[in-house]
Amino acid sequence: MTYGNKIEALGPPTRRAIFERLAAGPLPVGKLAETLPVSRPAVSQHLKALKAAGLVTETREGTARIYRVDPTGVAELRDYFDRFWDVALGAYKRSLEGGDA
Amino acid sequence: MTYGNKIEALGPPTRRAIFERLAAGPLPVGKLAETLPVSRPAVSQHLKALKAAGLVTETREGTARIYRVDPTGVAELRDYFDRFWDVALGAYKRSLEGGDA
DNA sequence: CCTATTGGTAAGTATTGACTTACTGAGTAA
DNA sequence: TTACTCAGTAAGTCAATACTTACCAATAGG
Repeated sequence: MTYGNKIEALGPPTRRAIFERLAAGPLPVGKLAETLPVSRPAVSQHLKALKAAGLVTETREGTARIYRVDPTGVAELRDYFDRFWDVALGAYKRSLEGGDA
Repeated sequence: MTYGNKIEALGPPTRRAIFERLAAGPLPVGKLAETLPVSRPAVSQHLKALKAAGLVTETREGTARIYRVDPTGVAELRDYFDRFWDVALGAYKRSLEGGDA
């Protein structure tokens, strides 16, 4: 639920690939698996992790499960790196000017 | 070197902790290890990974190695999530309006 | 030179976790 | 009910990796 969990959730390349495909538009598990070099259960497991991290949402349509990127989750990551960038840049400038350690 | 490698590099909690400590200001390996529940070699190994990902830089001062967050690397991540957020939000809106599966 | 400080590297271990093949379940339609 | 579709779950395997201790390299100072 925190940004840390989100970053961690996006670490594995396959999971990031799933996430980026969903960014283009909602997809059911099967369609998602077709475009990936792993099995459908593997995709399901990754989706479970992404959902737990608050990065995707799930809706049901008949027997299908449609997954979408959760914009709120992405915003949280974006904001984190925004703030982080400010802090890091500040520290960097200080370290150059001050000659401090 | 790509954003993917950067995200992956920030996955492990200990490595993220190192990175965030460095965001506050430059530190040598030893000082860094003092504040963490892992050994100094472990910190060295994490720093190696962060450096390879383009997230930190290293400068030498005598026998010490000073590590700093590389603002360029952070900016890359920030920009990635900025763009990603736009795309994801667009897809989200479309999926709500269009009712397109 | 010898010693101390600082930190990277090697090697081994042990846990994590990404993936597979079953299977189970839930919804739809004849 | 039976059968078909779509997808989550269980269980097991195998590779990746985060960590440890021991060792080695380089610089600074006596």
